[in-house]
Amino acid sequence: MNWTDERVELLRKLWAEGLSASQIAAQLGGVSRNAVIGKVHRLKLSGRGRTTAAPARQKKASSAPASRPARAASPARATAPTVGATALQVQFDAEPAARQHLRAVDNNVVVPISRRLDLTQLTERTCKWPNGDPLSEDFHFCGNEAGENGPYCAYHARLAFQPASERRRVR
DNA sequence: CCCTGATTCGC
DNA sequence: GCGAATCAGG
Repeated sequence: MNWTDERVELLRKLWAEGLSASQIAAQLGGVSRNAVIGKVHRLKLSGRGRTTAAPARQKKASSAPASRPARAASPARATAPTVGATALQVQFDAEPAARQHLRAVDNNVVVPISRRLDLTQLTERTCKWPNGDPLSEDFHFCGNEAGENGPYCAYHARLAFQPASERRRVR
């Protein structure tokens, strides 16, 4: 996954709105929170406008790290990063602007604001993640743009393939 | 342990 | 430039 202009633009917007790096990573899809943080720094966005400057982390000793194992040196444990887990957690202290894009459900789970399409409006390129009680009038599908390879938008694809055991426990 | 952003440095 | 590993902290 590369940083297209669209993805960078979305990153800038969500970061400015106060979403955490892991939440942004989940929305973008295909990147880790580390990738988001790294990109944020390269774009020089890290300040997030806040006045109180960060404590300015100490520089690591420039000589031998020695203890850090080479990344590719341990193929035995190839666990994928659990990006997106935190997106399940509501950030009640989030900036108000952030809530424009996240809708709380059951006071605990957040989902991106969807297009709320009904069955007849779905196409091959709309997210088919269902929301709400299927028997209720409010039932709808997410309807956001789905990835070119799957039935869900990046956000819901993350949820769909996240093992239930790894989802954050909801109170 | 859950999470947050910050930094380094091999690639 | 990218991002995993790591660090420092809440």
